[in-house]
Amino acid sequence: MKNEGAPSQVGVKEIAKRANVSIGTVDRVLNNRTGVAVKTREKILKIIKDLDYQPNMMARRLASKRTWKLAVLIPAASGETGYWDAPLNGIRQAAAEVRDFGVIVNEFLFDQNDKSTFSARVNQIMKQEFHGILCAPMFEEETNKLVKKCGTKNIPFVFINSDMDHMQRLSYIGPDLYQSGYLGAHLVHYILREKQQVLIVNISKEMDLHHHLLKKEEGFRAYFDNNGVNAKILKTDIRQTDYRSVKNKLNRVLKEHEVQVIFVTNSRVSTVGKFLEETGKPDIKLLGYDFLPENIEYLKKSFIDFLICQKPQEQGHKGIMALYNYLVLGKQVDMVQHMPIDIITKENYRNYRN
Amino acid sequence: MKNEGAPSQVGVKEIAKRANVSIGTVDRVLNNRTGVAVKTREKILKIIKDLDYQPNMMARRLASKRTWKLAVLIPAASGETGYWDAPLNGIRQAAAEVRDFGVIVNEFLFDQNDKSTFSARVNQIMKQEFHGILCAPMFEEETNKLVKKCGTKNIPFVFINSDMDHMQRLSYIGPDLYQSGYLGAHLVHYILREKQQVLIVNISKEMDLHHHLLKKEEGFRAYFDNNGVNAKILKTDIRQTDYRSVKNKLNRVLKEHEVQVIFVTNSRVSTVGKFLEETGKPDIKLLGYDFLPENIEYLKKSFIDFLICQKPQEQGHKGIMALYNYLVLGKQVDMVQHMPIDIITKENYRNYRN
DNA sequence: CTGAAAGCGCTTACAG
DNA sequence: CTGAAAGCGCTTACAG
Repeated sequence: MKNEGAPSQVGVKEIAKRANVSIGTVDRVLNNRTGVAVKTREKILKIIKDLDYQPNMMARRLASKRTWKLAVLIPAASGETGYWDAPLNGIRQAAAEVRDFGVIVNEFLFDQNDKSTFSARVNQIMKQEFHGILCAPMFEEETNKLVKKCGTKNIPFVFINSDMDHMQRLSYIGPDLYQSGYLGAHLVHYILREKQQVLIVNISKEMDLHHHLLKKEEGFRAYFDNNGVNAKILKTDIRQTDYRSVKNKLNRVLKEHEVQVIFVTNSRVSTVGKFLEETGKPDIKLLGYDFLPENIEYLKKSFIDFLICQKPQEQGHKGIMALYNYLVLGKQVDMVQHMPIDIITKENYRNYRN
Repeated sequence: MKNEGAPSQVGVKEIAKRANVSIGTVDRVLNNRTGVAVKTREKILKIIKDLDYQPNMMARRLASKRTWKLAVLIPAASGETGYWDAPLNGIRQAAAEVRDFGVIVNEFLFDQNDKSTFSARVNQIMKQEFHGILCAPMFEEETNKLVKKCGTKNIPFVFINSDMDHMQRLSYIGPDLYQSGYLGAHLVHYILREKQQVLIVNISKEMDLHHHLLKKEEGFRAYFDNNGVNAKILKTDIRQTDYRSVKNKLNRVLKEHEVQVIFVTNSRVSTVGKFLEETGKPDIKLLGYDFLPENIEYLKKSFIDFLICQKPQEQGHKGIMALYNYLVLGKQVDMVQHMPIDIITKENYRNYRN
């Protein structure tokens, strides 16, 4: 029976004593530096294991001036959508938490409507020496280039927000898109009455982002299929994201079809909320994504019924922590970390934490 | 323009130099110990402020053997309900995180069906010297005694899970009961069809816990009132928590009334789920509280539709951190910290984190 | 390949 | 009321 739970009582001193060497040598094997005789190394390794030695992180940090540089490559929040403010906040918070442990975080923000800015940032990053990279892989080809360079330099990288699982990332941290669509469909199912119809709305001009939305739609439809829901699913794609375009398109669709529930596959749901408000259709139920100020507005006014949200801020936070755990603490990191799928309503948005 | 964000470059040495004293004296005013001339103290204080000095916590901890003892006073998880496992887990996790900073956490668990065990634990706690107390104030009178003793000894205490806001706690961390009932009613409202009835079920033998449930019920009814929902609300109190009693009572009620939705005001909802399963009533929708294994079972089988949950584990975690922040870091702490109100369904329980 | 010394930024006795 | 020294558990040069 060991004195379990208690902080490890032994330090390098004790190890050195038992191994009959100086603490300098112990330090060498602890940080597996070169220049230790194999025999000595093994002896020390055994003692470390027997003693279940845990290094004192504070002492280590105090003594060492070693530094870990991380690069962050995510879209800049734009006037169009403030979504990326949240991950950036999480990143900065995590950066503050690990700063005292020698982690330095550099931000490289790109324009998500312009691939070339992504490439440019990649080039900037590659000019410097980073120990790890946190990336939102928005563009497949360009991301591929980054990944290859990381491969040759042996730099670990973490994806957030969306995944490319064929690339050898250290970890993916983000939403489970399919499942969130599946959940959305279940909510719609509760609302839907006999013979009523639901309308799926995709609002996006970016083809690259599109598979994001399709994954959600897929999950949505799967729910209906798997549960034998025989309500009809209508669908419309809107490629212009401005209010006028959305309004025109919806007006046309709703003239032709009787629709009682609308499911918007991304954060543009507030545009539809505005439409329902202006055209006086409070009875149409509306579901969409993301905890954005404009969405919350319409949630408050009851034009949006449910928002599905996957903690974007925490995604950023966990992204940095994954690299920290891996690089600094030498811990293993989960390959996939799906975020919780949160359901936000008028009643609980005030307590929500991104 | 200061070198913002960067770790403070100055330490006690620099302060000492500028004040023309030794670092010992600087240390004395830093930790406001006695034995420093007023003039000296003021001079040093000014320099500290001018330099925006931030102490290096790691060095501080490494050098100091100072220790902070916290007492935790919560119910033991019982065979009857495992609810309190979650807060305890959170407490232990937080304890592990702050252990290196000299925080020692002692657990005092009582039987929530037996006030005398609560009193006994209070006496044990008061025999020792604790710097802070984390408490689930289940019994008003007994809690009052604890609070008084803390007052005279000037020991800060934090409440979790339920509040007594007239007592001078450092913080309350827990659910917003009223609001969660209100949210439950909104969910029910989506489900409810014309002329259907909802049944509120309180299952509890403890009178002391009862006001907990009533708060939720109050919120539930308030939603119906405020939104002019004219569905009828039935209600039944069940004072025996075993399955037979619940079954008999429900059988009686459902014989007399047509009910389409049942709202259980606490974690006993699985008992009702079992009832629905055994009596073959899958069409009755069921809502209740808490992420417990037995509840998740019935959620999976679709006999429970929604679980409302308020992160019990995080409550414990935050409770310890509140005391740590206050005592060790000297930070201010929010008087009330309401937890998010999470909605759990068959689709998102897998990703849920307590 | 190994050891001894200095130092990280603090706190803790001890001496005066 | 104040200072000088030792030490917390490590890492970092430097010397051999």
